[in-house]
Amino acid sequence: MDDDTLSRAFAALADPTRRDLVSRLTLGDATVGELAAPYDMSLQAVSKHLAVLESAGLVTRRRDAQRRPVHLESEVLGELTRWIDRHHRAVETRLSRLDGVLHHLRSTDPEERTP
Amino acid sequence: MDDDTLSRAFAALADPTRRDLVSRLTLGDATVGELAAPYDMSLQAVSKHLAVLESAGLVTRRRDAQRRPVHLESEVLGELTRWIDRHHRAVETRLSRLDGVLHHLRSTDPEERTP
DNA sequence: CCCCTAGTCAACACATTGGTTGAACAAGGA
DNA sequence: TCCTTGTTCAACCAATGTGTTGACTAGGGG
Repeated sequence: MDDDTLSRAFAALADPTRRDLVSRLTLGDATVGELAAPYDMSLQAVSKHLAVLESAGLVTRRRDAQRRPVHLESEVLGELTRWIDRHHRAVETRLSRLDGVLHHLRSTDPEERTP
Repeated sequence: MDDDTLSRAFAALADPTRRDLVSRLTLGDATVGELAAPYDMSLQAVSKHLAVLESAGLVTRRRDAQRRPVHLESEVLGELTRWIDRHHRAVETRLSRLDGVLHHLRSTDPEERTP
């Protein structure tokens, strides 16, 4: 996946309101008005947040008469998980290898350690 | 985990340079100078990026004489994965349930469908 | 047709971010 | 002790992000 999408997606999730919107959308599609209702914030502000999520590829919008139902796309979420998990595993496996080496050093007798 | 740490961590990873630093650090600890070398950017700028990663809890810094070796902490990476994965799974399972319902509607005979 | 609802667009204010440079500091080496 | 190395601190700048309000557009429903 390209760098830009990754950056946009992480940036999108860096905002608590937007993470909240994502949480809400896991329950199903919703209109802008429905999504905005719980917040002490103008509908325009929420609309902007949705635009950010959309440009990150995290949501898409249909048209239904005047309404614009918002839909959560899980694909990008998967790509984020993969990026993080790859790095998480990389450091974990390196550490466990290091652990193995240390354990080996401890368990072998001193003669072997300084050849 | 608290909202703030989550926000900081996502924001930290929203920058390509910082993601690059994280990648580099999966290979092992490194000093600020070593980390800065590959970039066409002042050492101070890289130092700032590291400060951002540190305040997000993604890295820690030791002191070794004048050097400040940077160490990648995998814990927060794990928390990020968990947040995303939870939502990813939430939407996936909802969709598969919906799929199940649709499949059921298709496979049962028309009388059952409109009781 | 007029109006009500749902939402976007535009312009603005303000804070934060990501970079710069120059100075300061911390600690070993000659 | 002074010099060099490695790093941070401080001030500044341009660009971006998050919110506001007011005006506009789209599409039913009386």
